[in-house]
Amino acid sequence: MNKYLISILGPTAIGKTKLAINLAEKYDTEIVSADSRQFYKELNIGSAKPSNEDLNKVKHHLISNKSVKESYSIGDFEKDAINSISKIHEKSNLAILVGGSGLYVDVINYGLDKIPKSDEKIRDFLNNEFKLKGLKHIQNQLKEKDLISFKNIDLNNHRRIIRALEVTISSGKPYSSYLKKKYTKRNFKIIEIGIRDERELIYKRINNRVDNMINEGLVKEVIDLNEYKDLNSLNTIGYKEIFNYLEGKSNLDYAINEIKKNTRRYAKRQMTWFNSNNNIIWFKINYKIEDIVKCINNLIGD
RNA sequence: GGGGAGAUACUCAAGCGGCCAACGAGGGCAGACUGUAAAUCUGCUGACUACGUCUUCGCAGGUUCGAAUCCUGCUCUCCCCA
Repeated sequence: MNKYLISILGPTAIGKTKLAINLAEKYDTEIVSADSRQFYKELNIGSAKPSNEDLNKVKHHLISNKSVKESYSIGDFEKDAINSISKIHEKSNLAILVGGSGLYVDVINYGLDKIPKSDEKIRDFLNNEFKLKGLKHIQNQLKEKDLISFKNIDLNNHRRIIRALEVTISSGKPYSSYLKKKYTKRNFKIIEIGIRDERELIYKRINNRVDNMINEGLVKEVIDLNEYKDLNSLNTIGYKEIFNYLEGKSNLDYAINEIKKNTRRYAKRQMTWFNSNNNIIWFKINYKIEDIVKCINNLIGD
């Protein structure tokens, strides 16, 4: 019997959680989260996690299962998610993935090339080189060590240059040689369902949600995380702006507006990502759940 | 009523005779993305029948081969003195 993974996709605040829960209840199955912030147990209000009520209705995997203190890579996430999915598939032929982090969703659905783990020290070293000697310097290093990446990578993007260099240096083989772009064969079939809405309404919902987060105590949540503010996991919309406020760099109103603006931009990036995926079956936000169920049933030939 | 400062594209703001459809910033829009991804980065942003054309720098005139830039008048805004 075929196993399926239904992905629920779309920009932030569009109602993915709600749809996923409805479907999970209908199909009596569980949900795996593909959200690059919700797996941190310390990030609750600001990461817009499903409510406790929702979490009690349907079992969710990969939510609040990590700490912001841990280093957690997308490779680790791939393993954990595939693992959770297989567990669900032991009980049900259908599992649900819900996510707004495009890369994370794609890693599950399409796989990731096997790139050897690189040394943290090398990354630190390269970051330091970049800071001290500038972009040109690391660009030149990439040109020397991995000409293919030098030609393919956006040379203004220091993150990507450093990543390519760190893999090249620590493994001894050019980063580009690991990029096979081969899809990973999974033992389940994928169905991708997207929810869309008019831009203005998405933005309106985002603005409202940010106000709600503040009312629910986002500032307090951020204050409690102050000692971690330099960690990458806290370089997150909703947190970084409040840290600035707490440091006196802005007032609260300004910070709130920045969160709204940055979230809107984030939503746009999500849409750009998902728009380039032609496998997604799109539904308007005022969908009828029966239509989606019908669509799924058709695809799985039930 | 008298004196001064200023009006520039969505906003702020440079420019002070030709190199100006107009620096820069913000905002907006579009895009990229293989272990930091809610991250990081890129492009566009007067209109169009777009490697070219057309209409812009408060309004109306004028000077000049040529004006957002100089002159005159008008309108509005801000500040100071009455």
